[in-house]
Amino acid sequence: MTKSLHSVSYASLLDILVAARHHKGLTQQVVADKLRKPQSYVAKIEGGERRLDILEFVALAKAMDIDPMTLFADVLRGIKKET
Amino acid sequence: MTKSLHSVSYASLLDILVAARHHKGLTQQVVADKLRKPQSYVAKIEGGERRLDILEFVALAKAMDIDPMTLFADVLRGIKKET
DNA sequence: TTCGGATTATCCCATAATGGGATATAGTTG
DNA sequence: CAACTATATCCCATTATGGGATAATCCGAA
Repeated sequence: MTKSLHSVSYASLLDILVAARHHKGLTQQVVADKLRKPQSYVAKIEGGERRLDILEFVALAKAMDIDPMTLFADVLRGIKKET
Repeated sequence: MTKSLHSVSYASLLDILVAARHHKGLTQQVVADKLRKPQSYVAKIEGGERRLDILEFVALAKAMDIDPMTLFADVLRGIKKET
């Protein structure tokens, strides 16, 4: 684990993303396929190895069959709790 | 204008960010100051020269005194219209 | 129109982030 | 342990970013 997150909030964001995927019972591979990206793409995002921009966030939510707005709300709640 | 946007949706996102700032009557410098970043940081974001991750998006919204959720909703509407 | 200040866009380029196939690890199940 | 399945890492050529300096635009006043 050589990787360090950008911030506490960022860690919270990642936790939420992973939890959401697990909640849906999806694997990184399945999500990656929907996004037409390699599994390492999802792994890196969830591991804080790669950042997500807004549109990618929306795409990721959709790939997980989650409403972007709902996921964003979760993220906001998460980062408020931390920090 | 050597720069090309990543996608149509991205252009829409940028339009929304700029419009929001103008609506609030703020300059890039003022927003940048609140974020403790140079003016070029904001200029690059708005020019599609630099991408915004989720947390930066939230920070930017707050710097413009806009509710992140509201701004995100605007973005979602914007990218649906396009594409 | 022209001038000058305010605002925004570009330059430069060393440094850091990313893409993605291959491979190593960790986790599960029998 | 064996055999899978799922996730994390490697590697490293490409591409993106940081930010001070400077150029280019905008815009209202005279």
